[in-house]
Amino acid sequence: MDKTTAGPQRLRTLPSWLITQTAQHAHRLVSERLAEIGGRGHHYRLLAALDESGPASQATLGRRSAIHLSDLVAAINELAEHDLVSRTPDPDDRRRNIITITPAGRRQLKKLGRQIDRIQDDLLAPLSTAEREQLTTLLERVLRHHQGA
Amino acid sequence: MDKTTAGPQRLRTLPSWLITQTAQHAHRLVSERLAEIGGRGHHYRLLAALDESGPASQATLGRRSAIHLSDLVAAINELAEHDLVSRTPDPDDRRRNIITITPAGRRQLKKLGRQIDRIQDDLLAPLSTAEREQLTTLLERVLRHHQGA
DNA sequence: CGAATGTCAGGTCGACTGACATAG
DNA sequence: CCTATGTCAGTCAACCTGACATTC
Repeated sequence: MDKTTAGPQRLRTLPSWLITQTAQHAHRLVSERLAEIGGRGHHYRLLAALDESGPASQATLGRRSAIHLSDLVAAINELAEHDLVSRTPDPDDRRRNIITITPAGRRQLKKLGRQIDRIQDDLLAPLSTAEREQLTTLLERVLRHHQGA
Repeated sequence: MDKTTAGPQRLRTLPSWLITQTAQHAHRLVSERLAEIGGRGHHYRLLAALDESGPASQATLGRRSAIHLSDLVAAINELAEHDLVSRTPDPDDRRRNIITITPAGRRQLKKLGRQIDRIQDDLLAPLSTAEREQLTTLLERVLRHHQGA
């Protein structure tokens, strides 16, 4: 890992740089720590979406979890292999699969969720609670602006 | 592009999610808009580092711009092809290449810089100047914490 | 018919790993 | 001998495109 004084001055205060660099650390933390307990990046998103809004077709799920349909197929295959979700044909619309979270899936979701919470803490370690909320709020607004709204 | 109400509730306020999602928009903006004027993601970082701290070996440059050595090779090849940088052997250490920014490189850097500034504006559109500074400061602190130092 | 759904093959970008030859 | 440097081949995760068959 390259330490030193990473990043030229010019970049050191450049929002797009700060955001992408921080995201990289966030991403690394998430994948490493989820991998430790047998999870992958997409799994949490998928399981959380399922747990929250109930069974759904893959198309709907993709929209809800912001995962591409193409990648969804693979992710759901993985989850299904471990019986964390089930994939059953929709009797009312034979194009569709209905994806449902299983009890084991719910257990894994909780496990992942706890790990995710710990990660947030490491990620934002240098910030106070108030500052974390500030950061969150600012990012929420930026995100909302860019995702269609 | 998937709009709707992207992101399950559970993720909507999750810092790691917010950061990576926002980074994605930032990344998309940067690559799209730099591509318009014949630039690539790494080029700006490289040219900025060179302009700021002067000629350097590839190893040093990699540290300064936070780009992997393996990727550096390709990026410098691209820049050298367009005569934006020159690659000359170091007489004092024959393992090394000294990379120098050319006048054309400086011109391109300015052009990219202007585009980058515009991008920041689009990226942070919903935030006031004070809020942008807040966000920047918070991210700087998080970043510094994670990149060694 | 047009539109939606699931699937697959593939491409891109950025970060990264491992191997290697050459030079210090 | 050990380390640094530059190069190359190739992996990986996320995101994305395009094609296709099936069903609505």
